[in-house]
Amino acid sequence: MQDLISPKQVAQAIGVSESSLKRWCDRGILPSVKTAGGHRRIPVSAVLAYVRETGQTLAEPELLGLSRATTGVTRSLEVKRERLIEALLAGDETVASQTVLNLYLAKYPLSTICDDVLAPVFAEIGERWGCGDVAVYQERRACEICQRLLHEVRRALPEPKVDAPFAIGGTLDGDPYTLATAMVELVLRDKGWRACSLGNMLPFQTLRMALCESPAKLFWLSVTSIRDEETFLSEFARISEMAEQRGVAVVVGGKALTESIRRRMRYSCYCDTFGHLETFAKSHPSAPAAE
Amino acid sequence: MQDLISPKQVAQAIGVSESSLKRWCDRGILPSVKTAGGHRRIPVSAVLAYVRETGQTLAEPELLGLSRATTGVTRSLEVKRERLIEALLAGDETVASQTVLNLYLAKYPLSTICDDVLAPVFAEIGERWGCGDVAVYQERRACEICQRLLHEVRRALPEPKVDAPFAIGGTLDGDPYTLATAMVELVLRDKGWRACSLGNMLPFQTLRMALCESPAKLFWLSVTSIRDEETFLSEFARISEMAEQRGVAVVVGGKALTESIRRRMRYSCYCDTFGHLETFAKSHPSAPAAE
DNA sequence: GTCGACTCGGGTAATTCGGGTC
DNA sequence: AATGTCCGAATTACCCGAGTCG
Repeated sequence: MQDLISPKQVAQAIGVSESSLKRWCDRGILPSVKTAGGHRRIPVSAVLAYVRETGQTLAEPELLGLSRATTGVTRSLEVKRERLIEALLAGDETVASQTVLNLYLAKYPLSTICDDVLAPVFAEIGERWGCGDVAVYQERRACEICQRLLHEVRRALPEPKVDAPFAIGGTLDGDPYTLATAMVELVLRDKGWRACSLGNMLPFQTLRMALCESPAKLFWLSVTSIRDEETFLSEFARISEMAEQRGVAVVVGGKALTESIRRRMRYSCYCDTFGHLETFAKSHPSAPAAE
Repeated sequence: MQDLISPKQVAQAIGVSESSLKRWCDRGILPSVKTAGGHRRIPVSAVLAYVRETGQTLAEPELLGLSRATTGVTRSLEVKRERLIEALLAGDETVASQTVLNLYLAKYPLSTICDDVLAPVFAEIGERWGCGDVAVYQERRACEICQRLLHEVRRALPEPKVDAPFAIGGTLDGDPYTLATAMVELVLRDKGWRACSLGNMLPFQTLRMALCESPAKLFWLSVTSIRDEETFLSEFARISEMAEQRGVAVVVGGKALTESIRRRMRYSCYCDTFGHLETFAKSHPSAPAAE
């Protein structure tokens, strides 16, 4: 958020001359601020965004506080997944977050990172936990680390524009999974929305209030478990109707929403995957102009 | 302490060297006053004006309210608390994390920030929630923001040394409060421990496993609610004994631990406040050498 | 009054500036 | 059209002994 670095560091990290950097800054390709004496300072997030856009390879990622790019030339996500699982189970936050940040820099869309890396990784951890190969504390710690890791990625995203549309959402009461909604927030932010997660364990009633009091144009709900189907459906119908009146898009997702339940729900979009969410976030009428 | 801050704090906050600051002050680019002994003191408002000048996106008009003269530390913290409450309830992450980061840069010990700012702030939010003045979603969102904010502070701390002693801990099953244990982690890290939170909703059984499998020298447990007192006490006795055998210090805290319950528990330290925790973290035999 | 941390001033080395040229 | 290199001037970062702050 606040880490500004000098042109030389950036130049070395990307592996170009300082002159090029100066020109890029002056042409606005790289956002930069100036010190009182006229020296340029560049936000790390801007550098990361540039690297990602142009597919540059970082010559010396250490300078940005990142790890050296994947030592092996392993392009396969399978390897990444395995490395991530090991790191998460061992509680190694550094390796975990570098693995994911590198994927981000390698221009994988965030939706792919969520769908094809994080989700399968946690599915696998859950499975091993079921078999007794993984202790509860390992699973819980993995979630903690992942939460922080998502925050790191969030920091790497550019700040949403001031005129970006708002999006709010969260997870229902009785649903302790915080990761899904954090990922939704991330994907939406990546697409230019001012997404703000309201957290988990939210009763329907307060979601209605939030919807009333916020200027949001998009409302998401992640549902991984449903206590009482009928209550859920009637409550959801209320909030859905309210959103419709206010012109707010309703996006739902989560494995508890089986086809039979979905058939009885009204919403703007059901997202099986974060890929769907991303597509919807781009195509929605309120969506910010593509960058 | 008024809202005049020292050169070092400013330098850290805006990412330049102290020498540059001195020059800018001397050239009048940054207004500053001098103490009787010739030391420079810079008004916060001047710093904010500077960041706005140089085009950084962080300055918020909401912050302008701080030009009000205030005297005395308690008074000053009172202002911060109020600003933080407003920001958290409004969902304004930028202002919230600026407020707390400023306190950290102003050299308030983390224990003070936790005890005298964050804890009262959430107590107040909880109280207003009880009165119906604050919606559930506001409270939940405030927790989300605070979680991220704590992560921001954590990033600002130096990495623990490789030979730093480990510390693990967390919150029990049925206890959804994640903030307390995140703050414990932070305070311990600040004192040089390699603290790693295992998260919340942890059954005793997995805590025992974690204790076995980890080289930790300190184990913390935050208890804000107890479902069944007898079960809790017997389970705690087991883990406490196990820790003792392994030479692991046991630190407990949380409002559920009333005096009558504490009387039936064995532990190395009960911490009423994060201040106590900090003192213990420094004095413990395994504690890292003071930096 | 003692003490550790901070700051002062000023000097020096390293960066960065803008611009011109290859 | 874009990049890399070279230049003198300006800015910034680091260092140190003496003095100040809390």
